[in-house]
Amino acid sequence: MPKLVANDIATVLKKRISAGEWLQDGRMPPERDLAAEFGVARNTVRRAVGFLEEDGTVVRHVGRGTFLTATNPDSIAATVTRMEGTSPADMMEIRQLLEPAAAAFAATNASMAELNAVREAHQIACAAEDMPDFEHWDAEFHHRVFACCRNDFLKEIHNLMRTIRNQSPWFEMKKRSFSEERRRVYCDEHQTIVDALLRRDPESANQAMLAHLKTVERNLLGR
Amino acid sequence: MPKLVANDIATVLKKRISAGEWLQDGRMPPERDLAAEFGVARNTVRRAVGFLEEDGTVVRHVGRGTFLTATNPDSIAATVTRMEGTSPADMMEIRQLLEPAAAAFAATNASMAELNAVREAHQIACAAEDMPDFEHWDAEFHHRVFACCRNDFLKEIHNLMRTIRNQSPWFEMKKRSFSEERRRVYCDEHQTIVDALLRRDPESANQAMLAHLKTVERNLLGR
DNA sequence: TAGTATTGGTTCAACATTGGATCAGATTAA
DNA sequence: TTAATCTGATCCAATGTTGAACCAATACTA
Repeated sequence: MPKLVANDIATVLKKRISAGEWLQDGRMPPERDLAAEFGVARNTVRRAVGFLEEDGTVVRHVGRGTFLTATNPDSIAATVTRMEGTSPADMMEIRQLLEPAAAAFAATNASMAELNAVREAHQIACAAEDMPDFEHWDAEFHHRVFACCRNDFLKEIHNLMRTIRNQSPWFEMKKRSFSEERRRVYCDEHQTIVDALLRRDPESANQAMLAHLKTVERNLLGR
Repeated sequence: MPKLVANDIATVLKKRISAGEWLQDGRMPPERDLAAEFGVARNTVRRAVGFLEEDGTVVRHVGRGTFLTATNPDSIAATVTRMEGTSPADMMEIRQLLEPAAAAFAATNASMAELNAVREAHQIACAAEDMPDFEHWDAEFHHRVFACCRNDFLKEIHNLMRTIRNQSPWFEMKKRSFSEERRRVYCDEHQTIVDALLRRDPESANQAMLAHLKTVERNLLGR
């Protein structure tokens, strides 16, 4: 088992706070109770709560307790924290909403140089010989499609999704679902997307991207 | 020449890092574990990790572990900061992508209680007498549609959009575009959406929401 | 008001984990 | 052979966790 338990506990506490726990009186349980709940020594909980105190999430008073500082549940930070717990199924549903649209935008709006960058990422991914290398250029391919869709907000949403997918449970999932056969299928599907983009055909790009994401979903979620 | 296993291992490690592995807490496995995984002596792994340390990919701390230094350029904080500068046009484009889909999901998945909450927000908005009051319940109406679409990630994306739209430049824009006439139009359009939801008709809900957002876009951007 | 319980603050010793360092011997390629 | 590398091993130093004890500030109760 990994060390740095205090870090993990701090993360859990932050999530629970931003999820609205202890909001009624703004008071956290005593350190001794938390230690019992997490099954660790009180020292460890103290260190974790110390982290929260450092970044201002919490204030401590001897004899009184530990209190949340004003927490706005609508704050961007809280929203993002909740996003980090997104399930693969929910994520795939939204990808299938956004990425085909991004591909269509790209077919309409991208410059020739940007489309060449997309094609380049596709070609490198096809030539990749191991899983990490392919994984990297596959992600880069999708990223470059968003990069040339000419909607900055859409691009940033994709950045957010990519960051979330880079977290460990997702990484394990991708690794499990990888195979040489699937890699070839992905390359073919990417090729179809690239072709549609270069033909400047939004409708085909949209459909090709959707078809590709359906494949990814099947492989990832086993449906 | 000898084998240079260390170089190979360094290459593999770099690839795995750039593919996003260990990104969630930025911590690599202990050298002893890596040695076991690669089937080599710990000394060899040490040399490999030493290369990564030399070119700054990684930092090592005795007693703690080895940590990635590559501060993710797509860190969530940076992404969100860029999002705050989103233009109204980009935002409207994405709303027209997401909200009709959310309405369709809601028509399919929402409980009766949730749909009643949507209708309630609509009715209060219609009865509102001043602009801030209407504005609040209008936002609440859209929020409740997302709240019952049964996709937590989509819900959080909407929270993000709402937070951004609550910033001052947006507020000014909304105030300028407000009029009694437009308020009535919005109410009618909301009614159409509510009707479609209560009929459990995803396709109609989708279209009604899209039509409504087209109206909002015209009013907001003057197109 | 006085006493007791609760709660955060502090310190300490023991142990486990992890990177740092070194060395003798085996392996491999020139 | 020779030089570089890898192996296997041992010990060291820094850090984190545990479990415990005691202190200080606050809250509660008789």
